[in-house]
Amino acid sequence: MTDRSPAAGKPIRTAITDEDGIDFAIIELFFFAYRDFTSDPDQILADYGFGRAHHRVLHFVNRRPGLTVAELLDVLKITKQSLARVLKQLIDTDHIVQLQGPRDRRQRELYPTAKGRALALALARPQSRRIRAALEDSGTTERTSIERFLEAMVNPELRAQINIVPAQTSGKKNGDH
Amino acid sequence: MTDRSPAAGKPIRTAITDEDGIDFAIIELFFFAYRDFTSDPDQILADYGFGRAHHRVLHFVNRRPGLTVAELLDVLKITKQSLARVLKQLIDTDHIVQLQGPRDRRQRELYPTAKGRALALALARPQSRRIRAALEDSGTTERTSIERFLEAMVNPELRAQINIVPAQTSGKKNGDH
DNA sequence: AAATTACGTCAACAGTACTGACATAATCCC
DNA sequence: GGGATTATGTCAGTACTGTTGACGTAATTT
Repeated sequence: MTDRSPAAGKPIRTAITDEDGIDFAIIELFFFAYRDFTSDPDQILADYGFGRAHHRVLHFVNRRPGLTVAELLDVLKITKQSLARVLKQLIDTDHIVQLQGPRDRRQRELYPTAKGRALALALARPQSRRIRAALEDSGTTERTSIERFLEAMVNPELRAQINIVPAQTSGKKNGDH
Repeated sequence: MTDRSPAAGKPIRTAITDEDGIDFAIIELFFFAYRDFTSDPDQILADYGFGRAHHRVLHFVNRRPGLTVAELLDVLKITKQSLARVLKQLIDTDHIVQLQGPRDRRQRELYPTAKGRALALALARPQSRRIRAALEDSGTTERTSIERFLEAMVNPELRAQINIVPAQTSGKKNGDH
């Protein structure tokens, strides 16, 4: 293991360059930024025996109260089996409650409890703090410029999901199918 | 399961707001953006039986040829046991070679092979394309503004690692394929 | 010579994802 | 009415990536 095996290719000693127009700088920054961004809530989650999956579920249930299981799966892009464990734990710990769908009784509308709302806020707080600091530190005058860039990074087909949220409109349940 | 259990908290029907100054919009966008950003190479990796961990190792070995195992662990912030499996596979498949450290023969300097270099480029290509498109779509005139924001999102202690890379990208804006 | 360092490896386990299969209740449609 | 479909739940097995802890070896340091 110390040396190369007989048939191994020769080592390339030069660093990869941007010769091909590959934006390694931003690729790398995105990795570091996201890693640290998610590390903030990870600390808190550990105290609850939760993981990132719990955070994501909690986030979207708080953002779109009353969404159904199917809608949640569509937003998270995971399978129902994968969601099941995590959602069950959040329900068992009284962070989320399910209500039978009013129109379609097969559906389960998901709502946060006060406890779930509080945790979602606690998890988002350090992330928001980091974002605010980053905007200041980077001298970003227009917050929306970052927003626009991030949104443009999302697959076009999925951008619709993002805009579902009633930005400032609190108290009003919105377009559920 | 249909209804709330007896002691469950009451459902909150209002969407979480930005009232507390929490920047949910960017938090959410960051999640979607990173998810789609990583989904690009995931397709290619699947063909090799590799995962994201392989990609990250490959990326940094190409970016910093000759880095030691310890340095790689420090950049990735994972344990050596976690790195071992992934690194071994990349070495066995002749994407990476190890050379004994010249000064300290205990060390293993990691280098990409031509094969490893090619794969790293192939993985980065769609990501770079996405970034370039996002910069254009969002009307970002100054590429560096995004760079600065992302860098500011990284923990201060870790920013040093980012700037290790010799060749800088400053002048290059696009010209991608 | 002893201690430390760099790396490798074995074992066990956790969290999150996947596929496939099957069950139940509710709704839809002929 | 009755069959098909839909929404959800659940069981079983598997993969990938991460963890901790322990131990071994070679090389370097003290």
